[in-house]
Amino acid sequence: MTMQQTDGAVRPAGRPRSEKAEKAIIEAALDILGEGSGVSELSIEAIAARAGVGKTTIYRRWSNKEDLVVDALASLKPPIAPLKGESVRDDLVAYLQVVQSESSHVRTRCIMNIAMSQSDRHPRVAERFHEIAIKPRQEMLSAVLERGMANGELRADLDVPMAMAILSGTMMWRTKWADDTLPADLAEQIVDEVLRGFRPR
Amino acid sequence: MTMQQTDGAVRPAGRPRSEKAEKAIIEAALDILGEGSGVSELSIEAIAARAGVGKTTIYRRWSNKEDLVVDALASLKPPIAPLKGESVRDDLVAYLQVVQSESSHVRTRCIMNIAMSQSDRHPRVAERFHEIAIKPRQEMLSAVLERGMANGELRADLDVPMAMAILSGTMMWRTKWADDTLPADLAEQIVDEVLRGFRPR
DNA sequence: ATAATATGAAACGACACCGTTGCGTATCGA
DNA sequence: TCGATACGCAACGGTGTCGTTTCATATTAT
Repeated sequence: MTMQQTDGAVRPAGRPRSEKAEKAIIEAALDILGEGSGVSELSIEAIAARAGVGKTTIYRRWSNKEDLVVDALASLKPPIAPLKGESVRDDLVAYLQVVQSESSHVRTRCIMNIAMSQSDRHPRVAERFHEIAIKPRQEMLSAVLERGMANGELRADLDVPMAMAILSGTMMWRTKWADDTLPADLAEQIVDEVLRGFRPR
Repeated sequence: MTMQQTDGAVRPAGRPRSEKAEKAIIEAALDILGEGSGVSELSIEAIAARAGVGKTTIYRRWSNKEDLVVDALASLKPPIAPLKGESVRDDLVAYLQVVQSESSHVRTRCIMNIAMSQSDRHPRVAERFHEIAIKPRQEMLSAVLERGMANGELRADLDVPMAMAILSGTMMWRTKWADDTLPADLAEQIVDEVLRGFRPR
């Protein structure tokens, strides 16, 4: 017994996989998806070409395209807006402002599209996306609302899931079907209108 | 001058185009789109095969796929819920119920997906869809709201576009990201919650 | 009957990807 | 140094779709 490092992963000898290549592949995949391709139009060849990588290198790591996409989405930092603090209104406005600003980034838009429109065909991708990008935000949002219910800023009998759907859905509707350009104070507008019904009576 | 039928379209002699084939083509295209294909995955070959038609017949009528898709979407009867009548609340509930029930039809879902996710890549398709499926409904909705503002059921200073975004966006959010199955009275729930903020104070 | 056009079927060459393999080179541990 | 593994690259045969063309047949007006 001359070797091993006692911890689980025994280095398998030989040249280690390039961390750089892996990053480049994922980045390239996100890049292409961000240009509007659906998952099925996303070709391994195109990813390899853009990443400056051999197809071999991709196939060695992922056995199919879905797995790659899942990992790619997983690598998206869910740049959850950092914490906030003061009034419920201000928190909601800040939250929706993040959502709105993200929706103007082409890449974010397209990835939202994928998550939304391909959930039927690629359920694993959609599921993963939901867990990474949607769920943490929903939790953040519900925390704000519940805090408001506790301290009297909001009605005590507010239906939290419904309230979340109203806030998120309204912003999504506006950003998706934007005929015109969005007003800069869209988040304020939405929150102020919606909160009318959420406040204690 | 021995012929013509004085009305604009002079029959061009020879075998006329088959109306039946045209219907079959469009139906086949919608069918495939309804199974979840995006516009770019929709192949002419597949349409021809499903329609029981030669590719020739398709290419003779449409020079490209987008034109075909545009016509296909145009053929969708916008089954605008027939008129309604009584209170604003009941009208809104009825309207949202139609939206909800449509969202459960696979075909409608997929076509919504296309309209939403491919608006960047196929602007003409999205534009046409908007005109056919979205606009008439928006007008119907805004009519209901304005009636309510006029007769005092709603606040006189209600922001109508905002109110429409809240109603439609909330329903869309719920039908899109449905973790659970949708409650049967979802439309009522949404309307009752949202109207709290829309009523005169 | 005849001319004109449409139809479905089949085949064409071209291209883009597929997933795999072989090659020479690079980078690690022993 | 040497064996092992990963790398990028290029090529393989296979498949699916493209848009076009050819063909025999069908349907219409004159």
